[in-house]
Amino acid sequence: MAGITHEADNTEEKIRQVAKRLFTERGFAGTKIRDVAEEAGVNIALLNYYFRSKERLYESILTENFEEYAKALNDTLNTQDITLEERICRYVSQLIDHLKLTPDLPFFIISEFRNNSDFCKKIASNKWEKFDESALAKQLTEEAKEGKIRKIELRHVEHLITSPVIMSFMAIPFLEHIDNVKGKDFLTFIDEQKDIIPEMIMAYLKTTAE
Amino acid sequence: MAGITHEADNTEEKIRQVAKRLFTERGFAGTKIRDVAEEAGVNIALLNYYFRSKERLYESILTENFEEYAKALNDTLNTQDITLEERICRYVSQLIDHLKLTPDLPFFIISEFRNNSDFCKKIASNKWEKFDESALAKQLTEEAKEGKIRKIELRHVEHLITSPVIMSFMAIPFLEHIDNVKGKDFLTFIDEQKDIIPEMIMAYLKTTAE
DNA sequence: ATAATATTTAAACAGTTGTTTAAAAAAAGA
DNA sequence: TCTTTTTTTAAACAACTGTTTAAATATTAT
Repeated sequence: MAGITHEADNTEEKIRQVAKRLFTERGFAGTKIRDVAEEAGVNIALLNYYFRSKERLYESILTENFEEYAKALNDTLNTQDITLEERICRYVSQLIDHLKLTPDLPFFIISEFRNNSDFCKKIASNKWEKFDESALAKQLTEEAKEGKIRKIELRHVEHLITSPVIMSFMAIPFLEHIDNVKGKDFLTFIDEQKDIIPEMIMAYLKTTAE
Repeated sequence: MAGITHEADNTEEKIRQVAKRLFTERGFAGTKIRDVAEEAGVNIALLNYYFRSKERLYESILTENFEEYAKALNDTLNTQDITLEERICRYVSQLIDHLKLTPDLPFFIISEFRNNSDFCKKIASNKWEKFDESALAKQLTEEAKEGKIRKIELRHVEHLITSPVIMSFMAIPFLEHIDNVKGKDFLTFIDEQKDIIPEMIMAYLKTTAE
């Protein structure tokens, strides 16, 4: 894995890169500043020199990760003027491709909200675009009003679309062992969801409720 | 939350109960044996007296949690002779009701598979009934062969059924803040999934693939 | 009752971890 | 060059954490 990220020219950036990787993988309690220092090839004192404390360093990484994650979820909601099915397709597809680049992010965010919820709430407050106000949500409401699709609470649609994707990434080590889905298999598995999830949602939305 | 679990008469059991709660909530690195001792109202030395080490105590909790979680997932797969839709309904419903009693379990299991995968693999090996061999899986295969439902890989069905449920429980602190789903709202939200998920799966399965 | 065993306690130990200090080395400015 | 500032280092500090010890207390068996 080492070598993928660009070599940072300055010490501060090198520390931040290593810290980000380790904090994201191992969480706050599981990450030791001596490990960060060693992997970055610098003296431990430099971590405090540049970032004042472990907690400050962590908070800056946490903020960065939150922004990335919010971006992954938000960026795809308001694309061009397209059909509902197409919009859902692109949402799923873009979310999957985004998370492929940062597969540890969903677990990190969920994990931190459990351990560190006050701080998370503070920095998360402005980051999340309301799903309710997205073009996708408006389209759902509109088409339900016209009788084209069934009525359903928006939070359920949001959850049904995102949770299989997010859960796939969070459960990678689990899938590898229990279902023997690993490496290239996982990529196949997750890419197949690009078709399945939108089809499933649309099949459900087109069904009239009893 | 205190007081829900029965007061243990003997010290060993009291330690185990507190340890289970804390380990499940905070993970291995986040749980301090002094916290366990204090909450159990015993001397720290007793933890080592009864369990030899923090790691041994942890492993016994981990095993217990794995068994509970496997039980939650397995128990509901092989019920009586019922229709496919009914079977999926009961599977979802029982899974949800089971996880309501142990809402921290999904996160714990996923978390431990990430941090501690070798040990998890060792103790998880015999615990999981293969979904492929369940009555639900056989019914899916059978009805697909008869052309009643579309053909789909079993692992996808398993994933689509379980992931929204499991994700709901893992994301509780997240949902509380971002979507303002909390307390009784969460119970409503999760119970609504008992109807939605089976309906959605069935709508999808009944659709013929393009 | 007495001895043997099991349980509990306070205290100390050794290793780890985040942090600080004071001096050295490097870089920048005059 | 010489001074000042910035960066880096080795070492020590203090708090924390898992573990052990040896003595005290309670329980059980004879």
